[in-house]
Amino acid sequence: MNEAVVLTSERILEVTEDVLRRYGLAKATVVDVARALDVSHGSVYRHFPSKASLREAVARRWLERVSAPLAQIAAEPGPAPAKLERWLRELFGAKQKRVCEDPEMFATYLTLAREACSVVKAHKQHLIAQVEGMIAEGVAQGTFHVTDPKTAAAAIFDATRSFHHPAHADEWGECTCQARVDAVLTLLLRGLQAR
Amino acid sequence: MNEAVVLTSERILEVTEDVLRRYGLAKATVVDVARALDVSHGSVYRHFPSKASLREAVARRWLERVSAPLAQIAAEPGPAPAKLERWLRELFGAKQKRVCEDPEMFATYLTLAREACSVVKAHKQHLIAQVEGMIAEGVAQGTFHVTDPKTAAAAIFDATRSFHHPAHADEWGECTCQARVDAVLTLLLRGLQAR
DNA sequence: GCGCTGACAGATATTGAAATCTGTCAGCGC
DNA sequence: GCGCTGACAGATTTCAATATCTGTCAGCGC
Repeated sequence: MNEAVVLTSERILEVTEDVLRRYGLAKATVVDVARALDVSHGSVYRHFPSKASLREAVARRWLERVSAPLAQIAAEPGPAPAKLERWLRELFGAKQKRVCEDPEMFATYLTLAREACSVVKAHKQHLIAQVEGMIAEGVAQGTFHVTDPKTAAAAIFDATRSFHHPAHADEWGECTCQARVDAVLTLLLRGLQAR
Repeated sequence: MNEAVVLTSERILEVTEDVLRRYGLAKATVVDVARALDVSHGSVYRHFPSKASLREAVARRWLERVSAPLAQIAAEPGPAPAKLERWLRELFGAKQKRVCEDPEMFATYLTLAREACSVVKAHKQHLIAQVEGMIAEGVAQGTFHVTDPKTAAAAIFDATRSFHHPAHADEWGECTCQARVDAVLTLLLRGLQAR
């Protein structure tokens, strides 16, 4: 069935995600992945030096799928406050959609992310840099008044953790959550715009 | 050794904390607590209906030790912005001190708190009510401009989670943490004071 | 009477032997 | 030559027997 298809890292990653979804994080083994690919498990080790690096690559893929649409928003023209708000709401929405649609897979990715903390750190830095860009734009446009866009970006990220950090995912389904997002965003945007 | 001392709930709680500190959460049993008290474990069940309720009582005690000094600050007179900032810094400081001085015991309390989530919920409500009071004072004093102090208080609590929620405790030791606290507090206080 | 004890049943945790998995590599076949 | 296989050693996980713990309660002793 797979005879005509060459074994690429990309294909291994796709199948690994399938296997993780099917067997769960605890039960999924490299042997399972190899079996699903119809190769020996030695072949998988030809593309990834260890099980940990395979898991890390899966985590990286997942985080990239989160950050791609955000980069697009950050790159758009327009007034900074509205753009920043849209960017943040897109971030919260992306996370909340994932946990809502497939909580088990979300838990799996969360554990993968915990293991691959350097990948997560880079992802966070990447996101904060995007926020910094939008804040700097706002300062240039005269709508934001902050001394240091880098510090302010980190503060925005810290102050919105309740809505994007997976440790708080169990609250995202509550009916009060939307109102809480609104309240925090109002406060933060007022803080950025205040002279 | 304990012959002259009557067996009270309070004494059981004290000894339970000792046992938790000595044996760790996973290994501490009701039998261990009874042994440390020099009574049979049946006597412990005379004061607490179950092991879970004993653990819950320990968690409650711990949370009360956190909130007591905060209530004092909230009750003091003075301008609202400075008081709110002091209150928040005291909250962060209390948590950070605990995790720094005895990380193992902090982990123990964290797990106890996870188990006794209704106790934690009440604690949170209690703290948010104090913030609400300070914000309402600020509005009365003409320094804060918010439509609903209750909503704003919840927002302040959400926006500062990075610094008081135990899920983020591993970052509290970082040298950048103080600067991050300053940045978030600046932003939030500006947001509350902005017209 | 009242509070404590200690034996008990059922639930939970521990342990060590057996099974499975990870990571390596010599050698096969295209 | 190059990529894959499959057997292997050591690490990890599973499973079932065993031990310990939780929660109850009849009865003892003050």
